[in-house]
Amino acid sequence: MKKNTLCSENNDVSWKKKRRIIKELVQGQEAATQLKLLLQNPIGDTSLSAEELLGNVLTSFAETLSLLASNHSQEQPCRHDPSPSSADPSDDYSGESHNMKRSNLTPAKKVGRGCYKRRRSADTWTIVSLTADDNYTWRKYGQKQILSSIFPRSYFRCSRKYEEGCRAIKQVQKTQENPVMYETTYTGMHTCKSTPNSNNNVPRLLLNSQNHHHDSKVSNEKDYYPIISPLTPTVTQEHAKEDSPSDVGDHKLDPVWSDLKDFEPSIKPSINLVKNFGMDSVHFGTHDDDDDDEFQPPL
DNA sequence: AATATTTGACCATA
DNA sequence: TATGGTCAAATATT
Repeated sequence: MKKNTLCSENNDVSWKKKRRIIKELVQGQEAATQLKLLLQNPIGDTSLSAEELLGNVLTSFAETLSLLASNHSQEQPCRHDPSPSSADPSDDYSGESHNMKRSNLTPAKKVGRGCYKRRRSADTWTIVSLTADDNYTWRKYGQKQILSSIFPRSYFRCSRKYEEGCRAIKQVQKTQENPVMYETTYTGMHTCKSTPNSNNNVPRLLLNSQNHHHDSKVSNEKDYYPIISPLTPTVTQEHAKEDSPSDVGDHKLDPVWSDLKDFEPSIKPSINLVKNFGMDSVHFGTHDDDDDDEFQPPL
């Protein structure tokens, strides 16, 4: 069914509006998180100043309140002509463009499809495994044929992105050398309650990782587990739906991963750490991209 | 009907 | 400008 169905107005808060509100809140949360990090580590490499971040937080509140206060019926122009480039931007990032402008600290979004700000590749790590499954719930948002491989790359975001503001994403593609294996590149930590199953199987080849904000020492390998939510203890297990795109299948992982559960957010993998677990392995590293900000558009 | 995926358009970045 | 990352309408699945 199409989203347009929601054109039927006067449900308390329309679906699109909810998404906008959530998005606003997520942005505010992200700004606040970044501000927190900045305050904890003033020499960190955040791209925005504390003032700017604070501004974003406040803007987020303002936007949210405005959305909640506004009249819904105006929010849902029915679209019966879905021409691609006239795509209604009220959704997502572009949503704010109607009457509210973000401060110039965070330039207003452009309108239209594909309008977004590409996130910087901080905090990424790559795993090669027989499976693309990690027992998190992911939502596929794209697939693309890329030049470097004959296999398409699939893009996933955490399915709890809008519920909990979890910003974890991953890219999965078959490896050319061995199409049975999947190379999964994770970006961002899970901040949602969703945690992998303890009887998880394990992706094992950690190929590469990049991390900006922390390079503290790590005491044991548990600390390297990159997938676990840093902010929430294991609560429920949202069993990951499989994420097998057309070319990205998934299999079960082994239990090795389960002892890595106690990952501490503050102890992030340091540079170029390589762990081997049997036939596969994983590799963390540091990506030195100056103004990495792993945050999504301030919008 | 709600939720997830597919797919081409659009945009940011190198 | 080419490439790849993201969006979102259309479509499929639950």
